[in-house]
Amino acid sequence: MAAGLSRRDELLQIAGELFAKKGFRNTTVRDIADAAGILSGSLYHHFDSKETMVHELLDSFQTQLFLDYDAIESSDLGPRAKLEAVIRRSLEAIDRNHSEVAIFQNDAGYLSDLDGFEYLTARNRRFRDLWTQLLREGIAAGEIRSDLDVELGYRFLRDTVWVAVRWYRPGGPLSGDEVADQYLAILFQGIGIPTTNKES
Amino acid sequence: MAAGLSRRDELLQIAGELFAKKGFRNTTVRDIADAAGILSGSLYHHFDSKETMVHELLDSFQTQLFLDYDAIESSDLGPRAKLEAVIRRSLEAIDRNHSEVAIFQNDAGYLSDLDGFEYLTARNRRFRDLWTQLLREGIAAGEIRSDLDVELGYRFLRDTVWVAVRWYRPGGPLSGDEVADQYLAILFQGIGIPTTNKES
DNA sequence: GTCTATAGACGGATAGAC
DNA sequence: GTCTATCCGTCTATAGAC
Repeated sequence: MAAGLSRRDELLQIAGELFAKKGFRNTTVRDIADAAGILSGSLYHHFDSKETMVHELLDSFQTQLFLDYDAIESSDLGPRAKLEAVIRRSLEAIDRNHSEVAIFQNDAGYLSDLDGFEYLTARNRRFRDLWTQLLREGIAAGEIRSDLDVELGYRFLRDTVWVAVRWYRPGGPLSGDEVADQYLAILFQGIGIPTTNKES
Repeated sequence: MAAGLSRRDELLQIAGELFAKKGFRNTTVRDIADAAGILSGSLYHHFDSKETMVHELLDSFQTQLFLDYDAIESSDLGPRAKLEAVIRRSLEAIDRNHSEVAIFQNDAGYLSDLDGFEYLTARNRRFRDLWTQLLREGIAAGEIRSDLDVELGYRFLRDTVWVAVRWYRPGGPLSGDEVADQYLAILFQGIGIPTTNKES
């Protein structure tokens, strides 16, 4: 399909799409093999197990994502601008790594209980710390409404951003940037202190 | 556990909690039987199949929910008040029917492909029509920002409301009403035309 | 209403030929 | 790198005793 992909990467991508669409448990190794045009036993020449496949998908995706989060966090932007950047990068992930985000959204609960997937829980905590910290800084800086419950606001933000993976389709009518603009408009005119009162 | 429940209803409740927690596919009939203190074969004295169990849970819940939606729709409230009432009723469902909402959120994609579950898709459409209609009426009445993209706003609303089932726990620190107040504050101060400019 | 016992299908994974 | 062939565990569901 895409050029320059090793057979292994190609199989990973096929598996990722199936995991994302049908769920990890509900995707059989025979499904993956069928989609790749080979037999199920042949998959084990490339991967140790079905779990290895989903691990590689999630880990490489998350590693890159958190590198970018870290860069934003340590930048010299203000709290609200950082929050906006983090949200934009997250929505971008839905565009660029649709399968991985969908798998994480749908199956993280199941996967994080498995041996070898403890990092999912750890990264979840780090994610939470980053976002709540930015909210608190934004409130302290007067850029975010002081009556916002940080815990609830965090969950609201997190969920509204990531749940978009359920309907957003890369290459669909809306570009990732358009969605980000609209989302941020809805979100910040909700939680940001209004600066202008644009009325039709 | 609860009083006045028939054995059948008791088993349904146990199954619902497991489906909600672990997912439908990932919950075995043995899991359900274990939790109920009986053997798996005995379940089939009460139910035809595992699918029957999840069907009964979802159908009876949704029937009641849509009766209430219909009552709100045909009331004499204004569009924004109707939207607010529909959102409150939905958040209330997360409180009162936590298992059913969680099952629907997590497994509707899989279940709606099964024979006998076509009504899930039909109700989804009805739900969408109701919410987008209220948004459009709200815009026409000047109660909701006219630059809101109705389709995107609908998905935003829908997802932010229902996804709360992932973290909200009945009997937890926040009451359903408190969550609803905060959600509506965040939401409407985002998508509603600001009436006052309360600044700290 | 529950248990014993088991049928029958499907799941992940393996060994070795090609 | 893929195929053939197959093991073995788990799953839903059934039949009939108690």
